Amino acid sequence: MSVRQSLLAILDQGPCYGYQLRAEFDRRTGSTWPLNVGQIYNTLDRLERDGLVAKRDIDERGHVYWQITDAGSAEAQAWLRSPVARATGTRDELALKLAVAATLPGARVEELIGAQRSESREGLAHLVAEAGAAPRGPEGLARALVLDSMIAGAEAELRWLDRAEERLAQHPEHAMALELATERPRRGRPAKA
Amino acid sequence: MSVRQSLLAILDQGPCYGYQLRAEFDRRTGSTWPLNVGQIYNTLDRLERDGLVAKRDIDERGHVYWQITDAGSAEAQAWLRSPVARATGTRDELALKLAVAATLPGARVEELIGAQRSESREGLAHLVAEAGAAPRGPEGLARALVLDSMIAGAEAELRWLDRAEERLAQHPEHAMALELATERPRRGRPAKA
DNA sequence: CGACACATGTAACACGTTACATGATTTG
DNA sequence: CAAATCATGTAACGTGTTACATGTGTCG
Repeated sequence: MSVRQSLLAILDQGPCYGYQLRAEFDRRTGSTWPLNVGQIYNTLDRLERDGLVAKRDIDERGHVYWQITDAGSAEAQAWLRSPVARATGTRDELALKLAVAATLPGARVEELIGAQRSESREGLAHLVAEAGAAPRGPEGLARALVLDSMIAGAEAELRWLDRAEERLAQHPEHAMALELATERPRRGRPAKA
Repeated sequence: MSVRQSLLAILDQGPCYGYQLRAEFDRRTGSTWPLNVGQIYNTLDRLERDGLVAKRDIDERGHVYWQITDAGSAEAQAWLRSPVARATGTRDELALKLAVAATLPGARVEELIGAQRSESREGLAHLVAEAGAAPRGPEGLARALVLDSMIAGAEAELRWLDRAEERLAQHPEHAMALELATERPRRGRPAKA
């Protein structure tokens, strides 16, 4: 939902045309997550379908401008005011993978943790280096904010990996075999045969 | 891709039927992210389409067992061995929102940060409480791992919010107006008119 | 009996992502 | 002229998610 909402928030500042919207999105996110142009038009169509934006007449220059509707403006502001709830709901791929790996008899979790640690450390170093060479001005600020977020995330990841290693060490038997179909007379759909 | 890969990894332990797969997934992730049963069958069909699993004959009990193929096994093991690359590519909704909010003239970033801080603090407290009352055994370990991950994430989020607040304070003019269409003769598609 | 857990599946949709087609205009 | 940029759009696909239909077996 992030792309959709971001575009809506930008359109709440005033009418834009598609190509312009991409530039705005990039500027305001420090060009961190480049957006395929096609997705803009795609998303605009969906926003129009939902009555959140409306297509305006074509510019004398040929630009197709889009304007936010009242409903769209309300949604944009609601989005900007509301915090994101991330703890619940959103599946974390790394935690998921590690938990699955830890409970699988065959998987070598220690190695996975090691590999992940290397990866995360490398990523962190890269991010720190990039954050050092940040430009000034509002666009630099946007980029700095995003980089800070990623740095904080990477650091947390590394700390968590240490913690996970400790836990696994204290917990010798973490593997779970597949639960076999119970021997007791089963319940549920029986064989058609 | 997480659900798909997880199911594949579980199937790499031996044949399972759909309903069983959900139970396995839940056990191994500490029941943190409940999975709609329908999605299992859905995903199994897609895995079959991709040649990673194969449908076997129906059990004498009526269970529809699925078996992993060689290609599937290879993919499962590759997934379990490889670290996740998260820094790049994955868009972070909170960072995105905050960056957009910070660069929008109308948005009140300070309030958003405050609201987010409350939300994150509350979530963190909830997570810590839950982590305290963790059961024993392998399933408890899985849950603990996932909770630790969420806790680390929430802590990082709070730290980052503080950092963001500092940055914004040092950076008085963070708002960016919409970039108007340049006055210079435009390039690109002209008006049809 | 009725409620609930077991069990399988289908259909539709959401968002995100990419590849492609098309065309004008500027610039080297 | 050729290449790059600006600009709009279409078509297809991927995963995740939910709602619904269907049916059996157990348990109180």
